[in-house]
Amino acid sequence: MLLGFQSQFVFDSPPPVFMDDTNSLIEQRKAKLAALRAKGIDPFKNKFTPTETCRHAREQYTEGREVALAGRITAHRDMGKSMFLDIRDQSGRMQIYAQKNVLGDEQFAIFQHLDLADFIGVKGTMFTTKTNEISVKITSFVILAKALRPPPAKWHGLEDTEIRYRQRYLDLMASKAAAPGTSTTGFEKGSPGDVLLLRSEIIREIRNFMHARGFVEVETPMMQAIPGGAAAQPFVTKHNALGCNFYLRIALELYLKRLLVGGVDKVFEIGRVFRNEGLSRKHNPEFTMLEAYEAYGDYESMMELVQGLVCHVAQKVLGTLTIVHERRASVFSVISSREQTMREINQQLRSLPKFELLAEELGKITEQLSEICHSHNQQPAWEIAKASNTPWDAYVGKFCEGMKCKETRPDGIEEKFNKAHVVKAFEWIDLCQKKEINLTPPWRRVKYKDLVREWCSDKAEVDDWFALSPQERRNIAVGHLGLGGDIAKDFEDFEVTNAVFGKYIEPTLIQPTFVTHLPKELVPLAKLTNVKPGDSDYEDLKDTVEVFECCINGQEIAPAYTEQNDPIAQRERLEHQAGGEQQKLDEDFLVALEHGMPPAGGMGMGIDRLCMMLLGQESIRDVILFPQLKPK
RNA sequence: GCCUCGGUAGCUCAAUUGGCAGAGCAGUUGACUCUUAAUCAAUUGGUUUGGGGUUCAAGUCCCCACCGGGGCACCA
Repeated sequence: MLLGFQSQFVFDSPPPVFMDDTNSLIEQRKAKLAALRAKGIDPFKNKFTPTETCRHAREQYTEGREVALAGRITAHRDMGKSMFLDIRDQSGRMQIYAQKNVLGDEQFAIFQHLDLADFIGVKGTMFTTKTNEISVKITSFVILAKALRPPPAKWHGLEDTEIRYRQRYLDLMASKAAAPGTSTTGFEKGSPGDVLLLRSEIIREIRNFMHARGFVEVETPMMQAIPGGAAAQPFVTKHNALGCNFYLRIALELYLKRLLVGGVDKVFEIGRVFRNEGLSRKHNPEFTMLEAYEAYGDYESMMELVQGLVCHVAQKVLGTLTIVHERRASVFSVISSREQTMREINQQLRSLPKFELLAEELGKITEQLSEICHSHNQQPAWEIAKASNTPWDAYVGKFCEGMKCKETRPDGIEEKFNKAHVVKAFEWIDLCQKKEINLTPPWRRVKYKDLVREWCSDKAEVDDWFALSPQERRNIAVGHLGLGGDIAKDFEDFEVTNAVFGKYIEPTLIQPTFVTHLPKELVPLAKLTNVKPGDSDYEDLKDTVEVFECCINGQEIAPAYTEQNDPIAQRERLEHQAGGEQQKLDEDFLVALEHGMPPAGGMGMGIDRLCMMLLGQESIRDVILFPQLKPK
C-alpha cells in the first residue's frame, strides 16, 4: 500500500482531531466486540471468499444449491428461535434465514446479537419462503467486520446534506435499491449509488469514443510553474526540494498544444483542474475537464465531435437521446423531501377536510408562480417572488398558517410544517422545473448576434438590437430589462450585450445549441472569422471569432475554438492578458508555437456539468463524490 | 466577501409563539421457528452547534462565532 509513509509532513495548522463523540450506541457496540473477543472470536477476519454475489445467487437460483455469500447487514427480523436478516453487497440484497436448531444455541445467540452494518459471510442452501422470496438458509456464518457506529436510518435514509457530502460513504450506504428491472445500476434512479456508477460509465464511454476516433490519451502536469490556458485564479503549492512555488493547473490547454507542435495530431486528456474561486451549485474548486485537440480541424469539426460524443455517451449509458429531468414533484413532496411518505399523504389529502383548503391554496400558488416564471423568462420563482409586488411574506405566512394543521404520518409521527420547509420548498420548485432535453442530432447552430436579435425582438420588443446605438442598448438593458445590478458603469458595449446573453438567453438554451461567432473581445485566444468586405454577412461577422459555445440544460457544457497558431498574434494576446506581468507569460509555450503548430480545432468539456445534464442532478455536489467543503 | 434560511437523541422530525425537551425508527430487556418498514410489552438515550446577554424563567428573544443549504459577487 503506502510505502515511505514515514516522510515528514509539515502542516500550517495542526492535524485534525477526531471528535470523541462517544455515545451509548458506540459503547454498546464496543462492548459486543469485546465480548466476542472474550469468546475467542476474531470479528475482523482476513479472508472469506464468497462463491458469488447476491445478485448472481438470485439470478442462478435453484432450490437447495449451496452458496457462500458476504455482505453488510442491512436489516434483521428476529422471530425468537429463528431469524431473518438482510445482507447487501454491491450487486444487491439477499435474505438470510437462521434457525436455532441448525446453528446450535451458542452460535445462534451470537447471530442474534449481530448489529446493523456489520459484515458477515454465510454458507448455506438456497430456498424460497412462503411469501416467495429467494433466501439462504444458513448452516454457518463468520463475522467479517464489526461496525462500531450505527448506520443511517434504514427507512428515511440520510437527509442531512452536510453529512451526505462530508461522509459520502454513509450516503452510499443509505442509497436505496431499485425495484428489480427498473435500473441498470441496481440503485434507485438519482440515488448516490446510481449516480456514482453511471458517472463511471459516462467516463468510460467518453474514452471509448475518443479512442475509436483515433485520439491519443495523455497526462500532462497538474503542478505548473505558470498556470495558463484560462483566466482564473490558481491555487499555490510549494515544492520543498526545488524551493519554488507551483500552481495547480487551471486548464489543460497549453500542454496539449505543445503536443500538437510535437506531432501528436489527435490528442485528449481527462483530468482534474483547480480554480480558486467561489463555490456554488455549478462550481466546485476542483472539477474534471475533457480537452481535445485535432490538427487540421476547426471549430466546425469540433461541433461534430462534441455532438457525436454526447450522443454516443447518452445512447450507450442511458440508452436514449431524450433526457427527462423529472424531479419536479408536488409542493408537498418537495416540502417533505420524503417522496414515498408524501405520496401517500397526497392521496389522503383529498379525504381530509382540513387539508382540502390548504391543498387548493398550494395549487393556486404553484400555478401563479409558474405563470410568473413563464412571463419573466424563467427567472427563478424565488427571486421573482422576492422582487415582485407579490406580498412574499404573506405567501409564506399563509402557507405556515395552513401548515399549522398537524397530520399523522404512516409511521405514526405527528408532523407539522414550518417556515423553513416552505422556503426550502420554493427554492426546490426552482430546481425542479420539469425539463425534457432532446439530444437528437443535428443540434441547432445559431450565430451569437442572431440569437441576441431573436431574443430581443421577441422579449424586449427591439427590432434589431445591433441597429441601436451603444447608449440605447445600455439604456434598455439597465432600464427595461432590469440589469442595472449586472452592468457596471465602465462596461463596454459588448459587455452590455453579453450581460443580456448570460442573464436571460443562456438559461433558456435547454435544448442543445451551438452558439457561434462570438465577438472577438469575448474570446481573445481564437482565430478571427474568415470573411472579406463584400461578403453578404461581412458586417455581422467581421469582428467575430471562429468559436462556439455548446449550451445544454441552460448551461455552457463545452466551448471550442479554431485555435490560434500564429505565434506573434498569440504572444500579443497573452501579453495583453498578463497585463504587463512578464512572470505570468509561459515563454516555453510561445517558443513551442514558434516551432509551428498545425491549424487545429480544440474543445473543452466540463465533465461534471455533462453528468449533471445526463443524470438529472441539479447540484454539482451530487455528481462529485467528495465535494469541497470547509474543514470542520 | 455580501444577503437569506437553517443547526434539537445515533437517524427522521415535534415542542401550542418565553413556562417541566417529546415522538417514531435503532438500541437494550422480554415473547414469538416463513418474517420483510415484522409484530407485541417494557425501557435507556439530551451541555437543544459553541460563547455571551435580556428574563423569575430561553430550544424559543438579542449579540458574537462555527458549520451547512439557497441566492449574489468572483469565475466560463
